[in-house]
Amino acid sequence: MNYYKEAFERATDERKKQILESGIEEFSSKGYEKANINIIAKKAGISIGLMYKYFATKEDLFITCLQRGTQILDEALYAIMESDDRLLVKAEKLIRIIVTHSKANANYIKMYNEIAAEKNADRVKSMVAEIEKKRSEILITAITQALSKGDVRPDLDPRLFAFFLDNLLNALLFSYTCDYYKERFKIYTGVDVGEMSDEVVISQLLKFIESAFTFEK
Amino acid sequence: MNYYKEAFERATDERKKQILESGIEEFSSKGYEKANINIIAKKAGISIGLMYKYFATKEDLFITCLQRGTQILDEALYAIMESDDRLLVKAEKLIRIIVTHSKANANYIKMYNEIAAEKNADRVKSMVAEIEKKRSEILITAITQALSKGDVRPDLDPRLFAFFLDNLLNALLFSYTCDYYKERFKIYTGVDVGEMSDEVVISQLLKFIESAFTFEK
Amino acid sequence: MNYYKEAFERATDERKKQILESGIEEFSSKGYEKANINIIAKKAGISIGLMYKYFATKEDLFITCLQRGTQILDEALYAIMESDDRLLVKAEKLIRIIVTHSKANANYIKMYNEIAAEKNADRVKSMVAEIEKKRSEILITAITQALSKGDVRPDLDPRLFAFFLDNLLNALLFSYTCDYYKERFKIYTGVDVGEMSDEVVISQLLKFIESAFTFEK
Amino acid sequence: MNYYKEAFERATDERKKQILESGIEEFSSKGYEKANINIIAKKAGISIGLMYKYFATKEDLFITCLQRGTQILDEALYAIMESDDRLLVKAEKLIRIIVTHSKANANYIKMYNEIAAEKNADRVKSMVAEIEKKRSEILITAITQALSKGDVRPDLDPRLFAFFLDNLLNALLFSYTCDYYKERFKIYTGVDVGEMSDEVVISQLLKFIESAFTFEK
DNA sequence: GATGAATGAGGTTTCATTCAT
DNA sequence: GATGAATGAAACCTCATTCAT
Repeated sequence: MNYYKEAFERATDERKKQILESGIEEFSSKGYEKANINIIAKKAGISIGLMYKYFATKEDLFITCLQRGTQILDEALYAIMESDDRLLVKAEKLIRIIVTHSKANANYIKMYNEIAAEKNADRVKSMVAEIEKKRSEILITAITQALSKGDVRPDLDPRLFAFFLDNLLNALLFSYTCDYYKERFKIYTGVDVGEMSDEVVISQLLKFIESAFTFEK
Repeated sequence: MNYYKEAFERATDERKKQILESGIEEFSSKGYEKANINIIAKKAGISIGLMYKYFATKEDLFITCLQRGTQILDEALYAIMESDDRLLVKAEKLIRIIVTHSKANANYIKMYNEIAAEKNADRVKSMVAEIEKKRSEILITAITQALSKGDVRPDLDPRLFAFFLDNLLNALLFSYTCDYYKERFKIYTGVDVGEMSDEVVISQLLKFIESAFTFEK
Repeated sequence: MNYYKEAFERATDERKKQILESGIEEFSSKGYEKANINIIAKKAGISIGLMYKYFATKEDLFITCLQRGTQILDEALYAIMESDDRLLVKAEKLIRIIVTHSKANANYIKMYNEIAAEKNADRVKSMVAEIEKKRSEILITAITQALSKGDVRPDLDPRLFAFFLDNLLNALLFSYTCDYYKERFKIYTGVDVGEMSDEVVISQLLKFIESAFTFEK
Repeated sequence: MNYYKEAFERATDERKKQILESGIEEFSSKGYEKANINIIAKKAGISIGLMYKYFATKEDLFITCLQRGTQILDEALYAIMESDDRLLVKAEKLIRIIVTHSKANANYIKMYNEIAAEKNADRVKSMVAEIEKKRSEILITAITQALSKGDVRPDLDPRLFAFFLDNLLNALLFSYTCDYYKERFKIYTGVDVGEMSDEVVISQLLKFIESAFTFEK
């Protein structure tokens, strides 16, 4: 579903990009409430009047910015999940992508983190679907396939396990990008997330996950 | 550390409770930015001037509300962790507390979720310590003890595993209380979090975790 | 240096005038702290929002009002000082201008008096430069020239004498406009400043000054 | 005239001193409007309730603080003026006292400077009398005596000359104590008032004044 | 005499949105 | 399509003063 007006479709790609990137920059650095749509327009090089020809409200602009971010990650995930790898190999690739992506697209992750705190129930529904739908399908499918192949313990619920797995991945995303989670990482590990070796984090998380999916002790 | 003024200490318990509950109610339902101190004061039955005799800023009031919530959960966790149970028994108790607590103290969890999205780096530091310090100590200690007893796989990093574990517990907390996470739960599992049997969630999460902590497959 | 935003430059001259005059009126009658921006905006016939499009803060508006007043006096002084008159002739012209100006621009003088009591050290620095720079240059130059021509006693320090001279002129400015100084004038002379002949004041002050600048007794 | 209530008279000297010094400190550092009477009470070690038993309003407290400051300077001036010295000798002593006093009683001078910017006409009248009455009498008397002795030029108006003289002395007082005047001094002389030799200032000002009072060139 | 809790009006500043051009 | 001037409600915070104890 689209949250922009027709006029936005007719804008040049360059302009679309300018607007969304300015928006992502502003929303991710200040949060939704403190973000200023007038500033976004100025940074994007368009007038505020035109901004309202493109988006009906601040909220619509926000969601559209968010969608742009979602696509990037989803595309990277798709590529992995379509492979024939065993689940744990997929998992490792997944984790590596998360780490890479969170460093390259910190601003998008911050926006995502922002809406996770959204209070308006109506707004939430449409946004959740926007963001989680594809990722959940990818994960559930991967686990379900592994289940039918007998690659994982047979008594697991694929949907719940996908959910738990995504919880871990999400937390990792945030830990590399969002202030609060960064500090929290430091409290737990004793070091800055930037200074800890990625390989240690990856290997430990993989250990944590792999046991979860395999048979008996 | 305290974020209230001396005058607040001198207030009656009844009044303290009124103020903090009004605050938690307002902050958790609207989020920090949209919450209105004047409304909190009115709900608590005091004047706005007195509110500022008790708390220097909106932020201080917020943190104090948050602390009230933290205590409740921390106390419940302490009780468990001081027991002599094996780690996985502790884990089950932990999960059960999380489920119970998130239902009984939904508003506090929402506030906690709120600050996880905080953008102001300075504010974040003090709040992280406030919230995570005790919980992290509890978890790290428990895992370290299990490690020395040989109850868990010897190649795990206790701090990172504590971190991963807390990520799962946090996600569970939010899934029972915060709009966004509730919707997300539904997308993954197909059902409302309120309608799914707690026992299924608990047993599945326990499976997910227990494998992670135990020896070989 | 400018203390207004670009938008203010683009406003019509009529509007600029409206705003600055409303501001000068309000600031000079109530003082900086008690002056109310909302009232200034209303008197100027614009919304408060627009006011803040023109000036970032109350303080910036104040300084801009002040500058408007400074210019008027500075221009009048320039004209005199560029002449070839002897110092004492210049002095007489100066005094006459001060008397005329303080009656015609009483409100500006009141604002100037206002900031002379400013307590915020940072604010003070920028404002002093704003107001005193040109006038000090004019006076110091005039005295230095007279010194090199041998028109005044050779053992005077031109900068300090310029300073003393300006002190007298300032006090005169205030005595014609500011409540406190008006009353003080009355206490010293026994009559209202408005009722005393300008010529008496002028001739007496000239006597006071002229001796100061000339050779021996 | 007194601006305090009867209860204040009955207070111990120690307490009176505490209150007035706290007041002078607060008023002189923040200015009348921004000064906080609750803070003054706290600094003085009394309750705000008692403060209002002593003074009916913030304004009354201010005036009473001011009076305390006035006394100190007036007493010093009295001593000089009662001597039999020639006017110019008195003038030098006067200037020296001003310099000394402004360094020792900076806070009082700041308060005095504060009310010179007062906008409320009614308030002003009573305060002017409070402050200027004695000083003006001292100066006018001294000049009148000198006039009758033939020590000064016969065509000067003693009241206006006393007024001009006081203007110079006032400006000097402020230049040693008040931010705005300090900066202004620097603009004129090129150096900080604290770094310039007192003797230079004194000798130059004396030159400026002495000529003014003596016969022909 | 002494306390200090309590009040609440009032002022600066922000910003999403509109609309005439 | 494009502009950007203009609006004004709303929110945080301050502080002189009162009054019950």
